[in-house]
Amino acid sequence: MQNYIDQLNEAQRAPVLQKDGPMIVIAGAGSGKTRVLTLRIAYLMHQGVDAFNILSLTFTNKAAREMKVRIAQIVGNAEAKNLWMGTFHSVFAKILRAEADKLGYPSNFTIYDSQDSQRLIGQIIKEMQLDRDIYKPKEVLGRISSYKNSLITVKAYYNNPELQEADAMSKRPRIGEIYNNYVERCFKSGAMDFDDLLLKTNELLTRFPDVLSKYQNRFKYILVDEYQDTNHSQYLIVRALSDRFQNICVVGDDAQSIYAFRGANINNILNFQKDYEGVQTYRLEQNYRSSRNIVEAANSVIDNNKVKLEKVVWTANEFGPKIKVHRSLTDGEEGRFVASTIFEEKMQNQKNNGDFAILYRTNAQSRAMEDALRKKDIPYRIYGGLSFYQRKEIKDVLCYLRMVINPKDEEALVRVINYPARGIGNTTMDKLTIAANHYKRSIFEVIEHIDKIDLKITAGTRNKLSDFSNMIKAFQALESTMDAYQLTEHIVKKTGLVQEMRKDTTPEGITRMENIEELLNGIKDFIEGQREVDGARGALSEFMEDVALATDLDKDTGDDDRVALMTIHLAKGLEFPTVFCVGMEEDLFPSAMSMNTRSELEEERRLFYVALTRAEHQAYLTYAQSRYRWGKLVDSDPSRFIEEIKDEYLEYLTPVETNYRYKPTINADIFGDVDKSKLRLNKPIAGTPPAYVTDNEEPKENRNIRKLKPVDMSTSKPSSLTNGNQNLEVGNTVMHERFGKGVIINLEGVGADKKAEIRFDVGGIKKLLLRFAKLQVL
DNA sequence: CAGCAAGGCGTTTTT
DNA sequence: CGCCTTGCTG
Repeated sequence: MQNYIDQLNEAQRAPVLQKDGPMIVIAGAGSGKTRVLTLRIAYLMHQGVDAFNILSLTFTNKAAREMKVRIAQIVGNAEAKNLWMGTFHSVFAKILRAEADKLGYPSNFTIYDSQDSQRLIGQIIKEMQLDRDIYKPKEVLGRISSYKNSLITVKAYYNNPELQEADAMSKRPRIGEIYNNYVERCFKSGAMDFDDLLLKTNELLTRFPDVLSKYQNRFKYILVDEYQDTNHSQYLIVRALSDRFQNICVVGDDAQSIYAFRGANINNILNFQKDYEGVQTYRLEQNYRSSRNIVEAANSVIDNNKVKLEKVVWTANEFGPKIKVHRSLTDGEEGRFVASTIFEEKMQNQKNNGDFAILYRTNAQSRAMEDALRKKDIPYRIYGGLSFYQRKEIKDVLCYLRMVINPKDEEALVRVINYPARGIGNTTMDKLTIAANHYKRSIFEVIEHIDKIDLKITAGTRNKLSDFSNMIKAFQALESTMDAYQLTEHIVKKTGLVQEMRKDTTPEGITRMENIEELLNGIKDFIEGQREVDGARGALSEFMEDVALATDLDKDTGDDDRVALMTIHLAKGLEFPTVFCVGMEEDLFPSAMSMNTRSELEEERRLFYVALTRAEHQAYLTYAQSRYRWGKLVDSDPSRFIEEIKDEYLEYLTPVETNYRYKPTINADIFGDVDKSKLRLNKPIAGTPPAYVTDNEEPKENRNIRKLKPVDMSTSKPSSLTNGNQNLEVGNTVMHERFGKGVIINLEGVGADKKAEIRFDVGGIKKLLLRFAKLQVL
């Protein structure tokens, strides 16, 4: 254990060694935060904390799995596997299954994905005979989702005239009704959507104090990664669970906050120290991942944001090559440039495919890249977009499986009841839906009792319906004896899905068959993995639990060596030797949808920061002068983000354009939208996270924060030896821009490593590297 | 009710 | 351009 701890730098070590109490770790890109989290957990266990008492919330399940493996290497597998680790959604889905009866849900409730939710909302809109152009299912779902993430239930919605007014103003006064219907339909289907997993957890913890108490006692130590991306609902869960022991460690980086669009609330990280007593703040600022050129270029980008925490990310790594900028005529040519660059790099520098990542703003951009890579025979893998589990043929199979687990699942039923065709058409379905709504039952229950209900359905159709329900019941009967693989194979054959698909001999049809095979193989793998878990028998329910919240990123592809293609959002937390950031064009990146307000634009910029800091060694920025969008060639201008990087960090592979249509008149001040609530500054107490700084807003109690100048990296490089602090002496009274007044009680180290130990009037003793600490001798 | 053809609309980003 | 919905015909 000690060995591992010795390998950490000082900043990393402190949060690992602080066993108890609330703490926040502000971790710059590439500063080794995963290592800190991993070792912190290992060290807790080493000190005798039971793995069952540790809850660690990560951003992806894959990250959780990888951390678990590393922890297992340190403390042993038997212990590590008892850790509670995973995404918010997967951890609390598990807890909700255990406690489902309290909320009136079956423990085998279905988790609706966005497709399911959206289809259901569309259906409700149709039933209510609303105009689909005004009530767009996608937008309505977005609205409902944001309500849920803010814990606004249907009841709360109706108690809030402002919300209703806002919806009425946007010409959608009946959102509340849709919301109500949607919630009811989900409930009677025994289904929760993604947001429910958090909302219902909150409900559970609020309504049942004994349950809250049980989980508070279970999770004596809580760790949250990517805290800057938590929404209100998640925040409240963490808050409630940690309230008893207050052993809460959150890790985050405001500069990488890129999920405001789905409700992430920057105030969570900002106000952290208000929520707990005696919060310790740690910051990791040394970047181990990227070359210095990349780190400094990224800093120069993020400097353009007005709303940010003051933080200096630096690196001791070598300077590395400059960022290469490439312009091409079309997106097709852009793809060819990327592909041939990868090809040459591989040839000349013995690189692997896996050393490259192609990152883009929107999923639609992957196509041009794919085409080019395919032509050059470069293996690649696309992450995200239409995920494997969302493909039509896969989802069809999964929906049959869902029917077996939970026949009340309306979305699954609608999808499979007439596929393959069984003569149960729209008219019948409409009648069934009306009846189901009327009796407040699921469609499956209506079918089961079809003879007792007076519906104008012919005898022939009734037979078809009961054949269907008998078939599902037969599958259910097999669930207890067959494992997930056997059962799925059985279902795929018995339902006629395979026969149906064999008819299609086009290349696409064959691919679909292969996908089904892949699904079956995946289930087999899963079962084999499950066999190692206590009490697991590879049952279908176990597989379905896993699959509902799986993402492409979670799916292990083994060790095959491929170029990675994904959106920048998905790339968060990952790193690659060479990164291509493609489509660097105005209206694409930054997105045309995100240029209306400053906060949106700044989020785009943080996204670009994330993209750049994925690169270890070499980054490419490419853009096209025109690009196919909606089947049409559309002209575009280079992204403003390219200009925002200082020229010294860039190398232009193509002559710089002179005739910009876009003029960089981003007069940011015309954006008057900066949300003041997000700018609320905290009292400048030592040990608290630094306040957000904005130019146009200056809370009085924090005048001193305003004085902070954006840090100029060209003068504060780690190699530069001094900034005049070298002649300090023990006993000097100094002023620190963030921690306030203090007395130097010790000095150690020489030159660039010289540190001062300072006792601050507020906040205690800190050790500061002099070349960074801007101290003023009083 | 099934299957096919035509038309319309859409792209942020995700658990 | 490609997906999804709609409408028409057998």
